[in-house]
Amino acid sequence: MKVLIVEDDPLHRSYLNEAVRAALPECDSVIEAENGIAGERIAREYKSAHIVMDLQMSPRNGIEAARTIWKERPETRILFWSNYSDEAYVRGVSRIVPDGAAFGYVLKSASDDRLRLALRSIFIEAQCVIDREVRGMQQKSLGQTNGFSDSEYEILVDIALGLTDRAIARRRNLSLRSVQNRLQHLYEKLGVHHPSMPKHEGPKHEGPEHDEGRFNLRSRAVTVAFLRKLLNYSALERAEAELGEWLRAR
Amino acid sequence: MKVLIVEDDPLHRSYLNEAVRAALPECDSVIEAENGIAGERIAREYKSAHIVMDLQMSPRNGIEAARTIWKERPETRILFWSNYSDEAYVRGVSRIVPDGAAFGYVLKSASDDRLRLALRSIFIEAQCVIDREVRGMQQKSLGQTNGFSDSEYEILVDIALGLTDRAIARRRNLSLRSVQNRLQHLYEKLGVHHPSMPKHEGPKHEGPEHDEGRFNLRSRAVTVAFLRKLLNYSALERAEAELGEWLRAR
DNA sequence: CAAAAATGTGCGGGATCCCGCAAGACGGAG
DNA sequence: CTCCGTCTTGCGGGATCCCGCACATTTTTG
Repeated sequence: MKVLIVEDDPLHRSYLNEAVRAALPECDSVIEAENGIAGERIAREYKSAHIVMDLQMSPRNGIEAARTIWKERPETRILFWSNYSDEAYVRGVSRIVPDGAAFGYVLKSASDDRLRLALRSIFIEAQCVIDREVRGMQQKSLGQTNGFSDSEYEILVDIALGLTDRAIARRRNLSLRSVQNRLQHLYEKLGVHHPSMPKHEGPKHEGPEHDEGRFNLRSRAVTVAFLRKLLNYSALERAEAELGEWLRAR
Repeated sequence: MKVLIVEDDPLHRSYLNEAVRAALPECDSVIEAENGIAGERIAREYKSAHIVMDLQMSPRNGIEAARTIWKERPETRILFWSNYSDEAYVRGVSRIVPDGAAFGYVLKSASDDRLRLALRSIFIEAQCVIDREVRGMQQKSLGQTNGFSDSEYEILVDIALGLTDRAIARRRNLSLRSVQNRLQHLYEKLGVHHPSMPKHEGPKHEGPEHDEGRFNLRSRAVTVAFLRKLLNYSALERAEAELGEWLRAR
């Protein structure tokens, strides 16, 4: 059994190396890569390797690297080992994991023991292991009760990229009004109206006029999403790249 | 001599602990704190301590912690030890360092040797040490030739927060038109016009009309600033807090 | 199956935004 | 002092955004 470690921080890398050797005595070689690019390359060479991967790296973050690796070999088992449980990360990961593939998501703050358990579960039992904190996010991110539906998340990304209503309509094959409709739902869910003035609650609105401390809803929504960790840097980076492709394809 | 280490990652914390003991044999006690809150409290108890501090922590990041610590004891020497050299971080630090205080900024990617040097320079010689990569940012961030002036940065933060033109005008004591003026300068500097279509260059404009792949400049500017690391999460967090104060004060 | 909720689309209008044109204020260079 | 660049402010208008009202279609729920 071979294990590939993809992690940019040397300290964390050597820690992982030790943890893997201790947890998996049947593992006969541990290889290391220090970013997504190198990770992809080495994964191609050592085809049979299991992978432990950090999410935030540069160049090429963990999600992108995982996507190309899984595209080439969907049965690869990947354990994501990350500092954060941002919704943006969780959503990003769960969007790219192939059907039936074994993967894991544990936080760096997890105990040595939990990491050991996860390593054995995934790489030996082929069983998915997802940290409790992360699982919480996943529930919210997929169930539409409390969290955000895919279409709402989609339009959030679009306005974050700075697209015009019209541009969004073209990109998503919708009418202009539908886009604006989705925007309104988004604004409501984010609670973007009046900063802290529930003067007259109810969504009556009765007249925008020259209200006092009003926000620019579009920009405000992006920032609120950011502060709530619905978006983060790497999610934006990916979205920007996809936008670039789409623009080139037109 | 006492040294306080404020760092949330246990691996990095123990690495720092060793590095400090090795570099400063005259140091007789090394204390650790795992976030900004605890850091502030311990800094109050061990008044004479020098500090090595991470920037991104939660709750209370390094910049906020440093600000309150310096407010109580401005001669404290602080070495910032960070993963990134984002303009947002550099600007944040250089805005709060008291006159004549000794501080340092080194990246976590620096060699053991450079870290050792920095520790001795700051804590023994009271000399400022700033990594080359970071220094580059600082030049750009303060000189107005290539980087962004304070007023431009200010308005960038304001639109990122989702403020209306009118709201910005009130907050910064400007006329509406001036705000829009600054916005235009910002848009130009960020190069936010047409994604990749220098169809008719020159700022003639001649008619926005229903141009093809047009952006919503306001939102686009925020995202571009984000991707260029002029803004980041902690900068937004701070700005949001300041906005809250301002709103309450009105 | 029918009621209810969610979603897509059109129309219209008031509020904002983006920005060209132009005049006044301030400060440094000649 | 005059000239010139930078910053500020006002005016005006076309484009865009935000959103209420209305209606059709789809999905969910009871």
